[in-house]
Amino acid sequence: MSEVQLKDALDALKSTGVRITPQRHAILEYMIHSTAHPTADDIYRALEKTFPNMSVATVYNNLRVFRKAGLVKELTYGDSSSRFDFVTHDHYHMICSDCGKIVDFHYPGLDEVEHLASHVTGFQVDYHRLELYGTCQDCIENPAKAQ
Amino acid sequence: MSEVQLKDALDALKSTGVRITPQRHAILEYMIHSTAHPTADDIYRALEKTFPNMSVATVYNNLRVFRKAGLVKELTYGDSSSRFDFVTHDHYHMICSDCGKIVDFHYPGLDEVEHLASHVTGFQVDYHRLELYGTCQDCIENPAKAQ
DNA sequence: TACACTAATTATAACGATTACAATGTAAGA
DNA sequence: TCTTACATTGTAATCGTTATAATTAGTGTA
Repeated sequence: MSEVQLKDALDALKSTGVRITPQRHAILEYMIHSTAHPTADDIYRALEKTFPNMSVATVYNNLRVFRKAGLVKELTYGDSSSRFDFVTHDHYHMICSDCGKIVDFHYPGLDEVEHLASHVTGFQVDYHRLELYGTCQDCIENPAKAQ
Repeated sequence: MSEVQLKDALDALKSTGVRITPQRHAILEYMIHSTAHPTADDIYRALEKTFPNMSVATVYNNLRVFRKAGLVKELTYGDSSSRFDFVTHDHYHMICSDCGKIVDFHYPGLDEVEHLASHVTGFQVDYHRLELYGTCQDCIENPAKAQ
């Protein structure tokens, strides 16, 4: 099933005139198979075995290409590096304020919020981002190393 | 009315043992009166007339103090600097993808989402953050300088 | 009010994520 | 195969943010 996702993503890129390079293929594949929310550096380190000469700039460049194509979302937090998330179906993020763990969860229908906001602000709304912050069970049971 | 907010904020700080310095007073005052969502540098530049010797580190330090005290929220985006928002009552942000403008809007009751997420993930939920992205009317009418 | 204690501020250097740049390599259509 | 524009690479630069050490200044107490 992730094969289909990969093929769809590659087709989507091709149709907008983006060349398919081995690096792009590998980055996309990694993003799709990754259940975590990798940073650019995570991706770089995971792929440097297969692409010993790959530059970290390539990772950043292509993540930007994918983001512009709507294939990938960038999640930014205060201190550290951005995390990137392959866009599948709509889901939101539950984030642990202590250890930084991110868990996906699904919730239907925040379309209503988009409609209201569009009406009130006059914006044309494209998408939204919802994140919940709290403490995960591990950190509740073991409140040792808060950041 | 913003006088009351300022007094409340100062009292809240004092009660947690945080000293009230002129710089802190000024930063809080600026945050409360600002309708925009200033960056640390915005605040620094706005106050350097009154505090010619103030360091940018002071701004960052105090924004962190205020954030830990729950007086201020930090909004992070991809490229640029964080923006800071004095916490009043709950509101969300409508953000223009072209020009970066941020407009507040109100929407009630996303408590239900928090409950569901807590149940599904086992997290103890503290708060959430919702942001809508789109294009503002200015940029729709005048699609000149997209970033 | 003056003192002492401790926290806050300042100035600057360091850090780290991200991007710019120029040179080289390569995908893909003719 | 050839060509050309786009992609990659390696490195330097940028810029927001933080660490550090020395100095300054709140605030409770006498």
